[in-house]
Amino acid sequence: MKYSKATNYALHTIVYLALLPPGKTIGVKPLAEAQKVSPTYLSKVLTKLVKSGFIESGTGVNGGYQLIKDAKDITFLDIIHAIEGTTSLFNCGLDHTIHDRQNCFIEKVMNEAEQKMEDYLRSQTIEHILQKVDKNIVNRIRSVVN
Amino acid sequence: MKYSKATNYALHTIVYLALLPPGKTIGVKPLAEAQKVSPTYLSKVLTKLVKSGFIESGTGVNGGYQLIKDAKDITFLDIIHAIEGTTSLFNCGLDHTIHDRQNCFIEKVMNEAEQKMEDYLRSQTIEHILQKVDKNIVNRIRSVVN
DNA sequence: CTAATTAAAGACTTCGTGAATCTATAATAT
DNA sequence: ATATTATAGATTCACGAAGTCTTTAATTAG
Ligand code: SF4
Ligand code: SF4
Repeated sequence: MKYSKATNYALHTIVYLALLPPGKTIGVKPLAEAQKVSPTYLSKVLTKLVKSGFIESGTGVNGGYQLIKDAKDITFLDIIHAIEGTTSLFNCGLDHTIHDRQNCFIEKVMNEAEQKMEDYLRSQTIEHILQKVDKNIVNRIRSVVN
Repeated sequence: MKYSKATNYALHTIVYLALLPPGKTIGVKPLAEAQKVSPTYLSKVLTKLVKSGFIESGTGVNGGYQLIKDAKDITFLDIIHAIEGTTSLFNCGLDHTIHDRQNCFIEKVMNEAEQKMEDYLRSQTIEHILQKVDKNIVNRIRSVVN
């Protein structure tokens, strides 16, 4: 029971992109280097973010990635869902001819718990985060990005 | 990103045991049958619950399992932790010589979110659940158990 | 037009872990 | 002594995460 590494890469990359000067793009190579992951693999992750509409990609010279959604409109939950999918953490794979699933008590608790987590992840946007981040970390990231 | 089936088995078994007449034990076979899982595998799961102090096991004739903690003192989180462990869902496996982990913004959000889920799971006890459960489901379970 | 650049896509490999089985071994009651 | 029951160990199987390699497609610079 763990978040995948892909989610980690996605979150970090979004932060990197959010710190780019508006309009500027960045290729997968520096992003991969900064996170110590192979470019081809990171590219697969980023493609999911493209398909989900958070970032845009361009081919050829001066191609690369850039944010196309405002940082204040991107929540942690958005990114996680884009990578991990949206199926719930708990599901009794059991045969439901046995009894009525409607008033299932276990499932209800487990799903409600997951909702609590999702509510919080939905409340935290990337912008919200950028405001908190230490200035010297920002500079360090910017130095990677430029 | 899913809870393991073992967690499912553990939760259901605890409910079964909670509906047993006090002092009475039940073997792994009927429990496994009710959940359509192999006895040997379920036994491995239950051993974890024994080691965690929720249930007790006895060998030989009239052996089997029984609850030794009051249902009101067993939370969902307890059971989940006993099976899944207690490591957090998110951890950047990254090299932390790069920057200060103390003011890490991503980790902070992810862990806080997990806390929200755990808070709820900690608030829900087995007893709390037994009160809500439909009477005919109780009877059905009792028929399995007896 | 051509060559260089860059992302996307597909096939494939590797690795770890969940899930499960089988086979002992130990403990206990009758 | 024998039947019963849980525990432990070794082992197998399947699946998905993680990553590599190669090809294709799109775009820009010259
Ligand atoms: S009680 Fe809930 S989780 Fe269990 S089998 Fe029924 S529907 Fe599924
Ligand atoms: S920003 Fe946080 S999650 Fe990312 S590498 Fe630093 S400590 Fe780890």
